[in-house]
Amino acid sequence: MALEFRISTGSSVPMYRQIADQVRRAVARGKLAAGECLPSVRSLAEQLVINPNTVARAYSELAKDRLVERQKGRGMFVTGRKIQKIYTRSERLRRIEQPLEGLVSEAICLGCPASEVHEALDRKLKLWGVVEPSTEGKGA
Amino acid sequence: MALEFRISTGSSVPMYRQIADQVRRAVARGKLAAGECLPSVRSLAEQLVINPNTVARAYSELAKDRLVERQKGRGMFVTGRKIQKIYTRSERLRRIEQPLEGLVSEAICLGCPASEVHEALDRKLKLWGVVEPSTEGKGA
Amino acid sequence: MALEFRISTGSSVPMYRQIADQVRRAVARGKLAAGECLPSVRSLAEQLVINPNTVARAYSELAKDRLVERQKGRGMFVTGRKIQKIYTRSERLRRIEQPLEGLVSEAICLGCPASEVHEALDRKLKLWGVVEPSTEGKGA
Amino acid sequence: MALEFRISTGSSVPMYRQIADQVRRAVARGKLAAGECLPSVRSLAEQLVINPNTVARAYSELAKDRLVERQKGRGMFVTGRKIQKIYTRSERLRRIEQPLEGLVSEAICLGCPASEVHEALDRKLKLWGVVEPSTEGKGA
DNA sequence: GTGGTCTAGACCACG
DNA sequence: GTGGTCTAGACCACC
Repeated sequence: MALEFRISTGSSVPMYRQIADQVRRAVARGKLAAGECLPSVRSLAEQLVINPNTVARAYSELAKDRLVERQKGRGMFVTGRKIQKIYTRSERLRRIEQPLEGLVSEAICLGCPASEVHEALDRKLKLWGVVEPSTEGKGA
Repeated sequence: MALEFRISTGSSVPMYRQIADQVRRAVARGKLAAGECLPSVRSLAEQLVINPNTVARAYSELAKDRLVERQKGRGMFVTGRKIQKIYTRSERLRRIEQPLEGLVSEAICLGCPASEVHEALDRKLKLWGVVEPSTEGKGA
Repeated sequence: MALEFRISTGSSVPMYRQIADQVRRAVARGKLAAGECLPSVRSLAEQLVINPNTVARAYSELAKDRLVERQKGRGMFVTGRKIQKIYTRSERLRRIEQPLEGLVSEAICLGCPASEVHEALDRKLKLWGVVEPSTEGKGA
Repeated sequence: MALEFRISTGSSVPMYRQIADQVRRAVARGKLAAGECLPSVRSLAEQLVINPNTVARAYSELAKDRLVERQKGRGMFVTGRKIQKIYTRSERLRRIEQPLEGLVSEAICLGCPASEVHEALDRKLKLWGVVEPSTEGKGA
């Protein structure tokens, strides 16, 4: 089965980007193979109870990145392109730095104990199905 | 020497928030002690070459969070309270939600294993001197 | 009929706060139910013949207090939460401090006996449907 | 002994007004009789650790109201004027209405239980030395 | 001198 | 269409 989309309307990251990101991740992790197709704009919009324009915008972004190709009258299909290069550990850490800082900064300001932040992080990671070390980070 | 403010006008995070965050961090790290005062709205605006209103907005946010107190006609002063116990736990969790989501989203895109994120978080928290760095949250 | 906003430009309480307070009361009294939306920033500004920024500021305050949620591109919607358990008890007390002082100051000037103030407070609280009107606080 | 002044620098009501109000109350309640003198600007400023200008301003306000008279080189003296007229109960209630509404509005927004507000009110009244019914409200 | 409020008008991202 | 951000410049109260 294709994908399980999850969007949070309250988030600061726009919905169209949440959708696009989820497709990117799925592709990067091999959950969505080359040649597979995305759900139609209309059906996904219906499923997520959002405006079809929003889904369309997400798809456009993916198409612009050549991650997906529009086949007239048939839908959007995952291209073979491997867009997600593999990062070294130090590179990953470097890239995580900024959002991490943002999180910690907020946590400090709120007076969160460290355990609270870790637990919240844990829940979030699990929610997204992040598993443990070795099997990960190599593009599945 | 008071503080060295830096703002990047191109960032997606608004300037008023950049300013506020820098103060928050300075306080958290003890660079700005209780009783010290912030630069005046006008002077900081001049220094950063931005509109005084923008600085004022940043300061209002800090005052709202009780991190700083306005003394009429004298300026804004850092309050004594170390860590504000202003919000309930559930509210704190609600408020970390967004930056957390940003972090996790990035981490997933990069293929970080859960432990890596937790460790990075831990280092950061310790760096900022957050209570209870402990051994928690590593078991994803 | 949505709401009837009234603001007095001459008052010492700023307009943005007058607006925010009216929404708060409307919500508290159930005149504005969960899920309902506020008038748009621009339309309310037009209706009140004030600057949209002023309305926006009022709305931001409400959003900050989680009384209302912004749905991008759609407007501000009243959240479900009845009474926000956002603040800790000590923070709540700190926040009533100022209006309390104003009330007591006035009461003293007028020579109100303590019981009179308590009774008036009680009536008001009951009027707004605040929990636990009970028999409390009368023994000055 | 003259008076015990209490000012809170964090309050929204300006310090000069807090001082003036306290004199007004003292006169109204007979704690300060005609002919008695106020502490000197300098000494009161010192005692309260505030700017002498602030005390001077408070005194000016009182002088403007003819509650007190400046005697060159000697100080400020309470005049015989009875400035505090006696209010009927309904009049008192009417005048208390607005600040009361402000308090309740804030309390509601914060989710304070009624008891919390009553208790806070009680503490405040006691702090100001408000005693019970009958002996009050008649200008002592 | 300080910060607070408001206005006018502009630009941007999102849906 | 929605709200968010920023700028420019004004006025006010307070110290």
